[in-house]
Amino acid sequence: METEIGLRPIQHRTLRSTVAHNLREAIQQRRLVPGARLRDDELAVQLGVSHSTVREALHQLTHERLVVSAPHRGFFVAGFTFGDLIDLLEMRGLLEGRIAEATVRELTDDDFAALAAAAAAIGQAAPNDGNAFWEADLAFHEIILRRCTKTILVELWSTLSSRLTMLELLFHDTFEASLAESQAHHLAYLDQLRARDPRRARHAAEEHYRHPVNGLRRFQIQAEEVADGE
Amino acid sequence: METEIGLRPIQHRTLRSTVAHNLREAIQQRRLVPGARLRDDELAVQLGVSHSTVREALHQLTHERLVVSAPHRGFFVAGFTFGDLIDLLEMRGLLEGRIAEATVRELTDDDFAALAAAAAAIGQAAPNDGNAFWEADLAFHEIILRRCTKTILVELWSTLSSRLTMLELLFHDTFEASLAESQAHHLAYLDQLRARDPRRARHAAEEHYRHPVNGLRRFQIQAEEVADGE
DNA sequence: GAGGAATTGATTGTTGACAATCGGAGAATC
DNA sequence: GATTCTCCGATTGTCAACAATCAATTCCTC
Repeated sequence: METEIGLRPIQHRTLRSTVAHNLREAIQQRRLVPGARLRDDELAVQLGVSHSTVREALHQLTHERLVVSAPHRGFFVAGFTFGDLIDLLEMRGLLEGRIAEATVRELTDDDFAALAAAAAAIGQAAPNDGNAFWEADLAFHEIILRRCTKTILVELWSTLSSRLTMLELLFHDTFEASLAESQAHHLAYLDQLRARDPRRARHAAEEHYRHPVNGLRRFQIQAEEVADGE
Repeated sequence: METEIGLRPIQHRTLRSTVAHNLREAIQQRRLVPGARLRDDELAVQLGVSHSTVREALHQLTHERLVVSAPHRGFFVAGFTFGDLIDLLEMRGLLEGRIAEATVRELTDDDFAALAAAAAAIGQAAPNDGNAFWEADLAFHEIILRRCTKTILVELWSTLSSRLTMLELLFHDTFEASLAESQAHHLAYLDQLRARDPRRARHAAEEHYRHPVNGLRRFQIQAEEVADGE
């Protein structure tokens, strides 16, 4: 096998996907706020493409739930809630439990080394750098995913993750502080995986998600109390 | 409230969705077999629409995983496996467990009556009529879904269900016989829901899926033994 | 002023033509 | 015979113009 060079596949081969990428980025960076109107012809002239192309990109983003379309009234940036973030994270935990159960036995020694390295990287990433932090988190989990042969579950996990990443970055600053323990949780998870026991693996995966989910729930309650108090 | 008339919303307002619907149906009825090539211009003349429209429909079906596209080689009907069906069903069980947990308390007396009626309808539907059977099954579960305020989970459930329905119909004849107990399982599930206890509801929902999942697993093993024996 | 019908303007879908891109067949070379 | 190069046809993406549809405003009637 060739040595791994850090080359990534070229990302945007079509105009449509480039437009979609630009819009995604704008939403992530809050340059486009939830509820904002997205006029296709306006975007078309701004980006220098036809309105059909913009429209197809908007349709794609609608599939990804980043954009909602009100028929004959226009496209709008979707509204995101903290509750969605929690539900998504919780679901990914359930799903990953099943994946871990079906996959632990297939993990190689190399995989465990990679997992340890990834956990270290999570500790390294500063909690206030959202991109680096969540990228490291993704890298950890994807090592397990790579060994899973249940394509349906893997697909599902990826779908959830892309939406999750968006929400994590959007709300990042509200729970940044609670990320300090993240490395420890990943290490504990990894320790359990080492037993290569499906049941334990499943339980450990679910447990690994329980902490952040509960943490987010506390933030949510606080936020609601603040909102009610005003 | 108005009495329920069986009117369904008009389904295909756009040409694209009509084309997609036709193709879906053809796949479901095995008129288009897995691996079959889908030429856009050929379909375009057959259906009397432009190739762009066909192409958009194919893109949509690609999102739904019914079709795969090999860039610059064409579109093909996706390959479906029995294992996918099992994974999908199992995941929907996990998801529905969480939904039931979050929703039992909101179920009204009317809902319970509707659930009982839906369970009866499942008993009524002949196991050899796939469409009727699975439609009745969907109707039962959707009563619970309607009360769920966690939009993310509901969306996810619907996505899973549409793929699931396709696979169920595709493989229906292989496990038709095992559907006789279905009504009993639904009734047991319903009985547990009546307690309006979140934990019990979650457990009951997961249990409700365990039987068919295990049943399918047995079929899968048999099928593999047959395949190995040849 | 309230309620309803007609108008209006914008949104959306559809199309055929054109351009860019890629896979595979065959030629050329080693 | 195997490998690389070149070209061709098919696939694919993009676009601008046109047509259909619908929400919202205006106008009319009572």
